[in-house]
Amino acid sequence: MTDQRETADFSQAAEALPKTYDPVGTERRWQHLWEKNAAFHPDPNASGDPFSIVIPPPNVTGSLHMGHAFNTALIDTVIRFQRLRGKNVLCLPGTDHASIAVQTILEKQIKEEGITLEDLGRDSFLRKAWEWKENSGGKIVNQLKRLGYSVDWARERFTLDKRLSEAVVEAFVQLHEKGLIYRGEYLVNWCPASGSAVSDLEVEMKEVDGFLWHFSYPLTDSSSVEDGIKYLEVATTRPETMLGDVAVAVNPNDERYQHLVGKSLILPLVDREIPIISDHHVDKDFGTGCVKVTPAHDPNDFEIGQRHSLPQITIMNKNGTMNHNAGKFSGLDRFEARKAIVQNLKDLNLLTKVEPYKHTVPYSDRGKVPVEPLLSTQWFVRMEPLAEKCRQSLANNEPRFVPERWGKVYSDWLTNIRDWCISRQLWWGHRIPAWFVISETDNQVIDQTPYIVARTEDEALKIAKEKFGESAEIKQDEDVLDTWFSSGLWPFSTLGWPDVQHPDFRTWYPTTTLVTGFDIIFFWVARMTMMAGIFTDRMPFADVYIHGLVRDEQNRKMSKSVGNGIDPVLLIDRYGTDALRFALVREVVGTGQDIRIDYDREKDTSSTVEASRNFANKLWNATRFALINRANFSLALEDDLESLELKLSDRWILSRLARVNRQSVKRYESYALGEAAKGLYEFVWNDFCDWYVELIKPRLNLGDMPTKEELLDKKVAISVSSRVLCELLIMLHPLMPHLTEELWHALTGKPEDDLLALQGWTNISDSYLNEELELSFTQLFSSIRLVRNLRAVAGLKPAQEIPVRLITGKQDLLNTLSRSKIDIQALTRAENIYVITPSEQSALPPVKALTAVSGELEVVLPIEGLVDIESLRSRLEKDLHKAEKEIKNLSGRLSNPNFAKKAPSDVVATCRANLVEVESQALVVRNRLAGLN
RNA sequence: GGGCGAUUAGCUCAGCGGUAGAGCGCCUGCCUUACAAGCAGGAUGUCCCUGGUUCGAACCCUGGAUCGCCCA
Repeated sequence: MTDQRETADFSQAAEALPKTYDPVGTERRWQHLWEKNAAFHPDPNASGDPFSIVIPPPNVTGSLHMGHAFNTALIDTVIRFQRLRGKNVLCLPGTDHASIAVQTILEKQIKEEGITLEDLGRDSFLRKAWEWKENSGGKIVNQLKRLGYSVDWARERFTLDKRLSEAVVEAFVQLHEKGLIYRGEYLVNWCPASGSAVSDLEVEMKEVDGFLWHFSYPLTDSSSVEDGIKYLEVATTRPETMLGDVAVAVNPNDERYQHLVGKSLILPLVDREIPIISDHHVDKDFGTGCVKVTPAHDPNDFEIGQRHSLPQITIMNKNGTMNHNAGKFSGLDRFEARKAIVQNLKDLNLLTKVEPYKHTVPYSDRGKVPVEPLLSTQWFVRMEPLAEKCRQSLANNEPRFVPERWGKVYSDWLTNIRDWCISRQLWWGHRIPAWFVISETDNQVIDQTPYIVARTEDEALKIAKEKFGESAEIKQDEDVLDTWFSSGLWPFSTLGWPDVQHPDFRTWYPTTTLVTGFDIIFFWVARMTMMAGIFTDRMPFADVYIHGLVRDEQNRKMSKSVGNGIDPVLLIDRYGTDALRFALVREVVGTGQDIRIDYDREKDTSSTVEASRNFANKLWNATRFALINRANFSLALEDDLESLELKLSDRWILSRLARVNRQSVKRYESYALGEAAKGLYEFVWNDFCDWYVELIKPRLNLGDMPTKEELLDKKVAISVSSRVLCELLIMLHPLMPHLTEELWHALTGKPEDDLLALQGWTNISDSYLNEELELSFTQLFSSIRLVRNLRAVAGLKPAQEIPVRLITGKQDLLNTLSRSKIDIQALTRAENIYVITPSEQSALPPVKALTAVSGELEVVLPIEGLVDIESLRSRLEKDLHKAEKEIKNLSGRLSNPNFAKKAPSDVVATCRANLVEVESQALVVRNRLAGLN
């Protein structure tokens, strides 16, 4: 079992190491070791600047989906980076209680058992709910652990925990004391499926194909109207609401109807006399310009009703059936009633027109049914004062949104804010801390019943007795609070609030960063900032890093109802956690765009994740290479690189390493995580594996009788490559925590409880940066590529060793190539390397040769026979064509007098130099082509 | 109706004023003692359209098209 393997053996057994990385055992093992060592359980009194993130608590009913995996990958990358940088990092996990979702699940179960909620009773229901939570609610937490999440599980919170519930009560009481919570009868979004009010945010507008029905309402007394009008025509998409109509409104500027304002109509089927009123809300160009007014069932009509003091007639029950005000339709479901009413009006010849009509219908997010605007008495939070505080903070860039543009979205919402309905007619949740003094209203709870908001029932009773006498009897409100009410307190309730002296709160509040998707900016981010503004007088986090959503292979949002989710666990099983994480992070760029995961549903494969798995394997093998070379080497390695005689290639890779280090730090710090990942990927694959490892191979593969110098140089190469790898593993650790932990232990031989996750950041010095050297190596590499290309074009066998002449008149290139002859020889399979000037070349006797030209370099392979003249010619013609195109381009620019005059001098100079270079290149190519004939 | 984003290689996406890039896929040749989950080489673009600014535009500005999202 991999799990039992001792890390120390790794190095001895290097040559027996598997050629491919197998993530499963490795990942499980390190997750276990992190947990065993309490690696991510910080001490508030520890040194280091505090850095804290609270994770967006997933819904307790949920199971892991790509959105969680993505969010987790980003958060964990940030916190692991900050931890390595020496910060005192707290990352706090948890789940929210998801009132409606849990209640829906349980109600279904209960129904299957053949009992009703009422039969069961509140207490038994809650016992069942907790039981469910204990048994099934932990699923997502265990799945999050598989992602290698470096959060402090010891501080895991649940919104219904005792302390968090106390915080909710405290918050409610304080808001009420400040006059920011009120109770009243308003039109709310009623979800008939869950039997509860929901907030505006929990309503999703969907465009549906419906109908627009036109009805005629007869005038009460048409004889009094001079033009003999007998009816007014109204149009509606919801015929059933006509039973609650209390007026018909026209626009005050609509000349067609002015003479009718003040007259009345007979509401068909109900025979109620309703007035014709004038209201500016009516659009006179829409339909007939007459609008039926149903204040109890439509938000706009509600406002019209308020302006004209109209009655509110509720015609529906809370389960979506028609009530006693619906007359003969009472008891019918709302959609049945619609059909019946249309039919009835048709029978009366009052249905004048039916036209197909696309319109938006509000749907309940959770219940998946149309919500019904319904008058009911609910608790509300007055949002404007809370929003005002947030707007002021935002003016000071608190919090700071990354990317910036999301700040505008947040700000717009705060500007057009509406009050928040926070009561839910459910049992699972935080019961509202309000007690009705039922003794005042005949032991009934009605709208007029006085109530007391208090922290406990005892306190409420005491107040009730003071106010209403010793015989006062109280009863707690049945309703619970919106889940988001408690989620809004999350950044501080989880840290101990209202105990502001709590060590966690003192150290880690306000938190540093919030990382979340743009889809919950209103739900969560804004609610948190508002609550924090009121209760802690500051914003709950300094930065908000907003990311996009993960979409499926067809660019669709993943959703349960569509069933197009991609299961991250499947991908983890197939490719490993690190590969999945790396793929997700690598896809994300600075702009908060959605990301797409390529996925084959037949085979459960993803080329996106596979590419990252291949990268993990590349890193595994690079390390394996280093270990194999170390395994049979007698000399001790050297940590102090400056005491060694470094070769140019050593200095080059160290310069590249220092550069990628700087770059990575900058990118990690600025949440450019995808770019950090890409930069490291390129360094590992291109700089380290493709070039450095190949460059040092000749220094490692010594003959049977190596000299002392050779041995010492081998020690240098091994020391440098080991060191580079170690530093790299630190830089990559935030992205691929398991693999890097495994390889780091293999390389360093540290005991398994000395964790990479808790090391300090790399101390590679910036003094290794050497831009000039990097440029010369870039030249070197292009030269090598040119030779390789020529070999390929000529069809030379890979193993065939041939002499190579490199000809250039450019002094710096000449120097670079001269001093790297051995490297070029090794990387181009050359027999001999001659680096010469053009004049030296012309002094040599002419030979039949393969040639290629690029920039200031000409490559000559002086071999006869075996040469494919035609492919060589086409290669040269291609070079010539390219050069001529470039000459045309460059000379065109230079011949424009304005270019020389207005463009920056260095741009002009580069342009001139390039022209000279390309022209000489073209000349060489032409000569070569002529020589072929 | 208001706002935001996207449009670049077959696919997924970088680049955001100075001669078009990556990964995947594709073609050719290689099991070269770290890696075939690999190595070497190669092909592939009216940078959505339209005007304009500029010596110079994929990039900045007008206008438009298409797709997507949010808010009403």
